[in-house]
Amino acid sequence: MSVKSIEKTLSTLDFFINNMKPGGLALKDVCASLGFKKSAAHHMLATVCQKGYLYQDLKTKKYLIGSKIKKMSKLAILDDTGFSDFAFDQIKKVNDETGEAVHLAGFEGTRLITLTMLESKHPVRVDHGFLNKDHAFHATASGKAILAHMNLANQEKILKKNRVKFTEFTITDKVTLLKELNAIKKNGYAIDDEEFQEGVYCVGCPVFDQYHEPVASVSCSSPKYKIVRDKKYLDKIKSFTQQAAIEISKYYKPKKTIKKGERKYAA
Amino acid sequence: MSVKSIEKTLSTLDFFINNMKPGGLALKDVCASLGFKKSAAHHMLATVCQKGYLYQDLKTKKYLIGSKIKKMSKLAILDDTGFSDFAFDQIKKVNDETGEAVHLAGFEGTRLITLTMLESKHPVRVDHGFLNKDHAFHATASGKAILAHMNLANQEKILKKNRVKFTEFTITDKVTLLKELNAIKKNGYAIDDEEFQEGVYCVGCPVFDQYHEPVASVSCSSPKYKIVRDKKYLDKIKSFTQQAAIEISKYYKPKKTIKKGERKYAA
DNA sequence: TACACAAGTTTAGTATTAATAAACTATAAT
DNA sequence: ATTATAGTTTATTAATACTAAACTTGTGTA
Repeated sequence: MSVKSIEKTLSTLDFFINNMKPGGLALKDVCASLGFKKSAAHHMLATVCQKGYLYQDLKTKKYLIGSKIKKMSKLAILDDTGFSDFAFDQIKKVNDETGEAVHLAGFEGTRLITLTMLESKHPVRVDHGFLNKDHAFHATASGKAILAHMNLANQEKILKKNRVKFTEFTITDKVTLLKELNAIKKNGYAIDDEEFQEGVYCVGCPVFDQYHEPVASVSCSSPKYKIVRDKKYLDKIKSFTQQAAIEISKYYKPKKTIKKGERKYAA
Repeated sequence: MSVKSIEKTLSTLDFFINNMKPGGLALKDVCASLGFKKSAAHHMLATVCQKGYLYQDLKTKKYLIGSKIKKMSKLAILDDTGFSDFAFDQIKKVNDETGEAVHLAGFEGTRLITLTMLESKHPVRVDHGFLNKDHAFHATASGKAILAHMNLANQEKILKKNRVKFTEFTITDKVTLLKELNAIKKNGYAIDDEEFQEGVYCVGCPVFDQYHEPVASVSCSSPKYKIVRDKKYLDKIKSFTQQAAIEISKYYKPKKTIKKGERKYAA
């Protein structure tokens, strides 16, 4: 079950983060965009302002992003992923050798998150749209590479959430997916053959922590036609991607210190 | 009026930001600290997780700060204050000359926010506790310096909120405060004579934008005994503080571009 | 291996509360 | 000066968030 007023509030914060305009956003704009009644929206925004997450300009009455949100960013919550610059260097290497887009993806609960990415030699770190786009576990090489190495309980948790059909090739049937995951676990790498975007082919390899539990994945995307045209191209991509994942696994040290005994559960 | 479920939710986010532990926070800890019933807290946290602001570790069940919050910080919402490094240099100058703590404070709606501060020659920029501590407008030199130059309507808005009595010297009577503000407007600087903290004496001077509207203030704090002991010490602090505020005013350029005509209202 | 305890999750019912609509106020445009 | 537009406040009602209790899961101990 979910709490609706909270959903609305956090959707509103999302809206502010993504659509902020120079002088702020007016009540009516928020209502128009999110479909709220002005009265309800006013009550909500008043509360959010009271908590300092937004604030209202005294003159224009427009709403702006408050110091509370800015403060969040300044606290040491940013790099708790355990991935050092070393991971970036490895990603870079794959990018340099293949020239293709390379991603390092991690997960938060049942969410697949892009931590770092490089696009056709133009480095772009996190900041952009890809981060937190709730990437599909079931339809991406990165997702499947991680998923394959999780225990059944967690696979179940992730797969019971909507398995959206993105293209005609997206695998949505659970049984088929589980078979696929088994194959991936054996092979050591995952393939996304136009399952997320038409014309895009990806290879993904899992990154493990010191307990050999999956914590992330490296993936490399290429236009499908290149793969079809040149059989060796896939091998090249695969080998660089795999190598990077292995290297990153060696150097991965979780930032979140884990109490003794808390690691009894096996993957 | 305020929406209670939102208040609780945002208080919970505050709690996470301020009390995050390696490995995350357990449901029971949140309940214990904030006085929630575990069932209600669970519903709330589930919703917050669903929106990506927090996430739950699949194994430990503990709640962690989600990518949504991390993402916020990466967007260009950080330095929208219009205060450049130049402002910092000016603050630094006051700090160098006096050796005392110096603050640059701005405001968001009816909230007084510390933007930058320097403490006894140890530079500390924003990050720390002072930011967003909802500093009192009525009991600080920084607050009064800004307040004095606002129009009556806005003064009213700010003063109708609780005028908390921090020390025996805090002015809580509205009429007395308004008189004080008038005097400050004439003098060009504000004094906080142990009104916020016992033994602490502050001088605050307003920073204006190009329309001569107050946008911030520079303040310098000193132990009261130094002021009492040496009459000239106050003059020194006052002159450096005032000078800094004047300089910053000259260079202040609002980052929020304002549409033509939106500046019709006069202060 | 089984048991007990603790923590988290789910459910159904109730009481509170958040959304509504309409009246009001303030501000800007004509 | 008048109208229109945006924001705010209020009282009412319909919805929803909280409660309590049962259930599930996992961890540590015997």
